[in-house]
Amino acid sequence: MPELPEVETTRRGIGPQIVGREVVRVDVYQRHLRWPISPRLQNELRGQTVDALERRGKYLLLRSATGTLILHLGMTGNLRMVPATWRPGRHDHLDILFDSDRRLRLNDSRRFGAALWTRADPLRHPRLRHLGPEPLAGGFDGDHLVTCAAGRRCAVKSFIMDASVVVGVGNIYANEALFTAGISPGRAAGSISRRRYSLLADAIRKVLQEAIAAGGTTLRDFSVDGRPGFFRTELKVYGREGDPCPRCGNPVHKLKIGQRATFHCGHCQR
DNA sequence: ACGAAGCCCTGCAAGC
DNA sequence: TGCTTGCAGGGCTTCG
Repeated sequence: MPELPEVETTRRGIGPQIVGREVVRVDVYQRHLRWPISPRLQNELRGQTVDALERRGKYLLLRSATGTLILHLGMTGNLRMVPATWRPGRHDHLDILFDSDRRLRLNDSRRFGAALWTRADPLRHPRLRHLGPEPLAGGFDGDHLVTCAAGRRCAVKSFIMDASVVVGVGNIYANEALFTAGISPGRAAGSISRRRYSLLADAIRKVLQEAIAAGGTTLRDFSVDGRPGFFRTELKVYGREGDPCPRCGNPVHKLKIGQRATFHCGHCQR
């Protein structure tokens, strides 16, 4: 459940069900996620009211008066609201039981996700402190990308997936945005013009917004597993090796950049 | 500072 | 059918 649109969809689905609610108990079934879950979480969050559920990049911030629970879903994590009586199943690691008689349940088979408890300002937490701008807020545009890219020779695809440049652009949407902007994914980040970076910034926003809209309709109720497929039919190049490019008809090529699967049209993307 | 590679972990599909 | 291999939407850490 990884990329920004899925995280935002989760936030919108879960937020209204927990904000203003009191935490009755925190159950930890598996402490060993990417980092161990702090033993303080259970005592310090119990009895607290949830003040807000916010998102920063792909992190969710569950705020209370005593501290903030920073959640990351990694590659396979998902959050669901379940009835209080439901027993934990395979790969359920953390439950937060609310006075609404519902549980917020974290499931993550690969355990690449995280649940970090902090009493301090979560935006200054070591994991969040260096994050770049939100792509869907002000402060993200072609000028920002040009400035960050100056002198950098890494592939532009790796560059836009760097969370210190801009948050929330994962592998799928990096591929899609570069296709939309007509930029070849392997091109050196520092060699791209301001005009083309402006197109790329627009493409990133467009792709993410469309995905949020699609996720918002498909995943509105969280009763089932919440896994995609859902936006897949709308993907132009990701996962479409050999298929005709939707713009020119030439086959979509697959390669690896930075160890990640990369899809592009050699004719439309330069 | 930057960039590439390794690694964390499980599940699944493809290939033999 | 059963085994092995590679791959998966993230991102931290290490190394050169």
